[in-house]
Amino acid sequence: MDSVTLHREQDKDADKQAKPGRLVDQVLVELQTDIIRGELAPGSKINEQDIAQRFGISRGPAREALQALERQRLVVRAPHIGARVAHLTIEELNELYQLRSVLEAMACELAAKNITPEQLAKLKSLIKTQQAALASDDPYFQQQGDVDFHYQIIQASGNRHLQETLVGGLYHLLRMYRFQTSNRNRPVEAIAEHKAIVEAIAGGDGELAALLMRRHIERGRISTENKLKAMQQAEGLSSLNQ
Amino acid sequence: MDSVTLHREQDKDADKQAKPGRLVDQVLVELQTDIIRGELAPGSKINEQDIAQRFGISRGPAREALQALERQRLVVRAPHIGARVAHLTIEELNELYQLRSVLEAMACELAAKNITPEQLAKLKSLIKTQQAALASDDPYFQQQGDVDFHYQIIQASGNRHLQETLVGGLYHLLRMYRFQTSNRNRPVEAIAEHKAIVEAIAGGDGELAALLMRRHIERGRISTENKLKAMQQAEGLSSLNQ
DNA sequence: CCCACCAATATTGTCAACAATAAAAATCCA
DNA sequence: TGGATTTTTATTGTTGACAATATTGGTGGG
Repeated sequence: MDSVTLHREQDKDADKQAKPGRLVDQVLVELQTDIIRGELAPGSKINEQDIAQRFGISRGPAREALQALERQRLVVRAPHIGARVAHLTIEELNELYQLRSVLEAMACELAAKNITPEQLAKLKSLIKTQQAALASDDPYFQQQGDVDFHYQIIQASGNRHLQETLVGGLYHLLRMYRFQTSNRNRPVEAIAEHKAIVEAIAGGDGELAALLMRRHIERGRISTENKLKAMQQAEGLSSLNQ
Repeated sequence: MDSVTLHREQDKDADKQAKPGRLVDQVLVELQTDIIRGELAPGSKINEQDIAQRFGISRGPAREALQALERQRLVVRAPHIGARVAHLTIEELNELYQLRSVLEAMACELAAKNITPEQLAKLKSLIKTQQAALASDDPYFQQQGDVDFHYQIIQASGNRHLQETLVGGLYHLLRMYRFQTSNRNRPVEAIAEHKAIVEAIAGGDGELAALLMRRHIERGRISTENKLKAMQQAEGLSSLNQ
């Protein structure tokens, strides 16, 4: 009990911003980041008690965070057994991208109809930011820009169920694949493709935007698949040596 | 999730009987049914303590059940405020069916490639069952058959993310709309359309199956939309009289 | 009468302890 | 020794109590 109070007092001062919200929300983002970056390794067990101790909270909110992570496909839970970080497999990558391609193509078609001038301006400025960020050569920063690009189009679709399905259900797992494969995502080409997609949306040509998005995503899938294959091959070899 | 849990009939007399598994699983199916059938009215507040008392359990599992219902879009939750049964609106109906159409069309294309002989046989027998059930004139029984039909095609797609998105995320809300609009779903025509879809899948023509599915779903949407409009109009009139 | 403010109530959020179950370790027997 | 069985331990599932917050109802001033 004292540790909780102490932890909160610390939060107010420096460590993290004062968060008036629920503990589960504060814990969730940190666990998300840890899983996506692989600091919690794929397949590794996540203990409710450990999470609780790490954050100085009780098992209640920790358990709820794990349930939220399950919803986001980042962990797999089984009754009486517990939670494990999701495995990254080539089969699942392909299934995930197959679904993502269909959904984001849909988002493009809707965005071409429904996008607001503000959203369009934001998309265009995002492209400019990405072009400038190319010089930074920071893969995480670049990936963030890519994620934002797709996120903005999803928002512009105006379909709340589509938004919730993609952002709430698939996108975190997607980020996990891309981060852990160290996927630079062909930065130069990707930005050019982004630009073409935005232009199609701006011109109201949803069919073209959807086509370009499908191709864009397929190229990303191939790139990620190759990286993952190489990683898993290396992993297999190293495990033979033990 | 499998077809049994999707539409299991609750045993009304099993309050104190043998309870396998976790409390949240037992509570969840009953709450699902109550919400889908409107016994918990759309927009009504759901109190954690009330749920706990009703099922003779503590607030912990009751709370987890509400979180699961939120994932299924059947309730909307807000921090420190609580859970309410989802509202049925025409706008959301359209967004939901728009997404569903895209996803089930995708399921058809995949099913045409990946369906197993056993799954195909099950689909065909389902059609025969539905034709026989037409005589029964029981709308709930007929709807179950329709749900099963779509469920089987989703399973036959072989894409686990697609399955989870549709069955775990959208399908319960879909059932809610269809049940509460008392939608008979044009039984005679619907079964004919089902048959055509199965034949296209059996023939390996995913493109045709997807096209037929989109049309089938669009017809269902129109039917449901009309019913919902009539209901909301009646509701508006009656509320004027109070 | 209405609006702002404050007190009382109800509900959600959090916690620590206990129970039930699965995993791990130890034991026994062939 | 090896495999099955029992015991032990660790982890999840569940509970009731307490804390924090939102809602409701009341009160006073304009």
